[in-house]
Amino acid sequence: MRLTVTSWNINSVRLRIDLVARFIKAVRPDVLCLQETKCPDDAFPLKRFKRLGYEHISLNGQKGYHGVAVISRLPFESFHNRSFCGKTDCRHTGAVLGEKAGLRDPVTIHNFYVPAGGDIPDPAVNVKFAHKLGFLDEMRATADLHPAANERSILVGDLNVAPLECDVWSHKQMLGVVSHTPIETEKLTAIQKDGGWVDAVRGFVPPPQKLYTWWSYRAADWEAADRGRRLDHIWVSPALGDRVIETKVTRHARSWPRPSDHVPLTAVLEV
DNA sequence: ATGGTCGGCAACCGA
Repeated sequence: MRLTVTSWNINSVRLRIDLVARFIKAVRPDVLCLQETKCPDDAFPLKRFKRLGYEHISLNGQKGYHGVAVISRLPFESFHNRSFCGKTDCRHTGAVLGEKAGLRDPVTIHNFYVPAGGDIPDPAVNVKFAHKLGFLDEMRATADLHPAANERSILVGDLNVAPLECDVWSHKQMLGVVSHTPIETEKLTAIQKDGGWVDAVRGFVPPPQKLYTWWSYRAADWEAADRGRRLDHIWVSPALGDRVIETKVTRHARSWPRPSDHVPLTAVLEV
């Protein structure tokens, strides 16, 4: 069975619900993982998603900030939210697809929104950066994120780190900029290595090819400058490592009216 | 070298 999974930092699901619908109609992912929904669960546009054919939704939202959702055409076996760093921030939700979705062997999906980390890359003077580093450390220590050899898991989200030199427009100029500092990239790589996670996207766009999923709102012309970063990721567990058929960055979504600063990232798997 | 823009929500905070 083909499983299409998309990750997209939508930067307000209510403001951009029409863009979400446009993307869904074009790509028809089985599972859509959103970050920065900025929407309490009781205000989430459930009806709109149901009308679009997505009846199974795992929510972890709050007023004003953060917020994540796993939105699915296929029914879940289970779903759960996790908190990190002892905070109430809504930065993770996960779901399991299994027999109800027509899968003989289950697939677990984790959707993350890692803290951006503020402007100054020094945990001693910037509590937001300290929080980001602590969050990455806690991800590394989380047992669920160390899938066993036969376990089929997908980890997606806005991880707010561009780990490779070719994940930023200028490695040299970005080394001191939050999202590409050595301490962040080391911690993200440690999560990946310890869990055995395979970077699904880089399997199809190998280094040193540049690849971005985010462009700042502050550029006068994002496309002309093309000073992007690859902050969004899709990782698969070793058992799914050779099951990724294709990946896609919907780059033109950055030019849609009133866009998010992130674009959708999609992987198609044979499960 | 600096400032540049968004969204939520009604002050600025977080990105």
